[in-house]
Order: sequence, then structure tokens, then C-alpha cells
Amino acid sequence: MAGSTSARRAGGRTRLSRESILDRYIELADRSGGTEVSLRALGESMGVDPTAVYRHFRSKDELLTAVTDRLLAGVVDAFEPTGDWRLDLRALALLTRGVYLSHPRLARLLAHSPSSHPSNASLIEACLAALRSAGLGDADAAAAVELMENYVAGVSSLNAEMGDAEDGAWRRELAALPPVRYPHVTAVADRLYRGDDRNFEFGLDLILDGLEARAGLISSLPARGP
Amino acid sequence: MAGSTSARRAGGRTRLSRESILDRYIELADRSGGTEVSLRALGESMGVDPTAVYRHFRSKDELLTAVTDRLLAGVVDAFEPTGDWRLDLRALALLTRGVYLSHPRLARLLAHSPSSHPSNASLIEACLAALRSAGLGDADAAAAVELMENYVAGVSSLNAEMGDAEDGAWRRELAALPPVRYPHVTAVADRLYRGDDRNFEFGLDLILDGLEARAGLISSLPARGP
DNA sequence: ACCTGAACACCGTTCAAGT
DNA sequence: ACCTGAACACCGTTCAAGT
Repeated sequence: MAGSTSARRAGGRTRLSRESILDRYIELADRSGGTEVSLRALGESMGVDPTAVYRHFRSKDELLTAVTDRLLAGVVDAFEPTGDWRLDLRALALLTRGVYLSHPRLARLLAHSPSSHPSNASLIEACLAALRSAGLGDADAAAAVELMENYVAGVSSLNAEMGDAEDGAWRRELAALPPVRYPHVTAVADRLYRGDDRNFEFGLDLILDGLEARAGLISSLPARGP
Repeated sequence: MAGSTSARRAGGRTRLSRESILDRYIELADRSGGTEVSLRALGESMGVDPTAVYRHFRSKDELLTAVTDRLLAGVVDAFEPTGDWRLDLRALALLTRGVYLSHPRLARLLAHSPSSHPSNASLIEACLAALRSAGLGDADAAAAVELMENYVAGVSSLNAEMGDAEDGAWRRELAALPPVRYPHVTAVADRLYRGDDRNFEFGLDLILDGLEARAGLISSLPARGP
């Protein structure tokens, strides 16, 4: 191969564009799990001045907004609805979790970017379709979709922050506490912090259980006056 | 009063200590809602060289760890158990949420600091006491306490990041989407993003409902062999 | 024992200058 | 039209020097 790090300087014309910048940024972010990718590192990786990105994006925030949109679009594309609302919500949640696990920073960003997220709207649409088909009323469906977004983004990005190498340090520390003062902690310490994914799904299923109960409650009501 | 910004230079001896640094840091963090407090700003506020803090804390992370411990200790102190496990878990969750709302950064920090958080252990102890008194088995109680921590810290710190001034921009944008492509979104858009606190409690209650169902399930079983 | 001040290695961003 | 390069205003942190 003539260039695995091709754009470094080899080809001559480096042809920067919004798309090529997004590609490279995501590649770098995926590779250096967790730590922020600086515009200087991005520029160097593309064989270009660190400030060249500013000719295509107004700011780093705008770049990250575009990154978010692309990654969420990937979620929408990968999602294959089954018609079973529980399975569908579960699939959407796990797919979205994958995005935030590899890009923890995006959660905070999406939280306060009030525009240009078409793929986010598609994601909400898919969630709402499942929630309403479950039999939830408009108020509950609206609350539920917002909750799902916050739960997935909040918990997953938090999980991603600690990332590697916690290998039970917490568990051991809690287990070593004096049992007289911490009877409950020491009693169950060996069951604590045994994997974020499992715990995420535990919470997800509790929420889905709760939604199912609410939906069943409504549909089993005799009638409902306005 | 001789000095509202007393430590600036007035008194002469500025007497730095771990306690006085923590006091001032929390004060500054509370005041400048959301934006990070730099060590330079902290030093200036105390009338002291920006690097003087390093004589009392090994790093900024160690400082923030101490801040976390103090704030969580405040939660444990403020908590008054009622004996009703649901009320108690709710109270603990809302008190802890308050900490992360005013100090969003702490969630990420607590996530990967594997030591010296006695107040965190007390918090877990209080949660576990409530969960076990609800009738949950050890495995469920352990999963539940971890979930509660992640839910409260993850969602609340995410809520805090967006902070002020989102005043329905999202809602208006979603409502303005083409109804043909986004039928569900446009149908419920006016019910979306109407306050983080309400949605936080909606999710919290769903989780508590789910836990209650699990506890009831177990205690209504005929018996359980080992 | 504690604080200072210069210095180092980073950030995101702006702007005049190049081509 | 796009990229460069110096510069600005920030970071956390280190370390020799002061008192």
C-alpha cells in the first residue's frame, strides 16, 4: 500500500472537506478511546495546518454537532424494527448506547445544541412509534421518550468516562470496610460493580417494565372521559 | 464588615489550608453555575499564587475528589430516614441530584476515583438499607444500588450541562418538522422538554415501580431452596 | 513549612498574509 | 476560495528560588 497514513503529505493535494474532516475526526476519536481529540491533532493527522478546519466549521462545537448527527444517523440506519415495541426500544437503546460509549463527550454536546440534528429527530420518531404502539398515551409517551434519551445518554457517557481498568477496585474497597458500620455494603459488596453493560440493561428493563405496566393500566381501563 | 472579599489581601496572613481551599472552591463553583473553576481563578480569589494550591493537594483531581466527598457527606447529613423504603430512596436520589446539578463535573470524576470516598460508602449503605428492607434479594439490591447511582449521576449531570436557556427551542424545532415524515414527533411535540426535574422524577418512579414489582414477586413466592 | 514566579506543554480561536 | 503561521488568551502542572 502506498500510504496507510495517506493524507499526511503523500498525495500533494490534501482536499479538505466537511466529509473528510468528519471521517478523520471520528477515526481518531474511536482510536484514542476516551481522550479528547484536539484540533491540532486532527490537523496534523490530515497533514494540514491546525486552523484549516475553521474554513469548514465555524467552531469545534459545530464540528462535534456534525459528528453527533452522523453517528446518530448510523443508529437509525442500523435499526431494524420488528413490530414488538419492547424489542424495538431495547434495540434502539443499545445501539445508541454504543455511540455514547465510544464518544462520551457527545452526550453533553447534544444536550444543548438546539438545532440541525435531523437524525436525532428520526431517532425520537422511531422511539415514539414504539411507545405509542405499546398503548401509551401522549403524555406518557412524551415523558418516556425524553427519559429514554436521558437515561441512555447520561448513563452510557458516564460509563464511558471510567472506561478501562477499574477491574474491581471499588468492589474490593467496599468489601474491606468495617462491617459494623457498613453492614449492608459489606454484605453485598462482592455482587457490586460487575460490569456496566449488565447494569445498564437491568435499569433499561426496569424502565420498560414500568412502561408496560402503565400501558396495560390504561388499556384495561373501562373508558376515559375527556 | 471589614472585608466581603476578605482574603484578597486585607488581613495579611492568608492562611491556606485544605478546608479553606475546599470552602472557596465550592463557593466559586456554585456561583459560576456550570463553567469550570480554574486553579488560576481560585488562586486569585484567595489572594494567592495560582500554584499555591499544589502545596495542599497533589492535583486538581485530588481537590475535586475532596470536594465530592464533602458534598456527598452533606447529602448523608441532610437525609432523614423515614423507614418507608420508597420515600427514603426518593429522598436520597433527589438530594444527590442536587449535588450533581450544581456540580456536573463531579459525576465523571466520582466514576473513576477508586479511593477515599467514605461519604460515598455511607450513601451506598443508606440506599442498600432501604432496598433490602423492601424485600429485594442481594443480587437485585446490588444491581439496584448501582443503577440508582448511575441514573442519578448520569442524568442529573447531563441535565446540568444544558443548564439555562433552552426555553423550549427544542420543542419548537420538533413541532415545526414535516408531519408526513415525523408523524409521532409532531403529534406529541408540545408535550416534550417541559422541565428536567419532572422527567427525572418520572424515570425515578418507573424504576421504583419496577423494584417494587420485583420485591413483591420474591416475597410472594412459596419458598426458595438454596 | 509554605508560597512565589517563571516556565513548559498544552488548549480553542482570530486574523492578516499568502497562493 | 482555501490554507498558513503567528499570535492571543487561556489551561494544568513542575520546579528552582525565595521567606
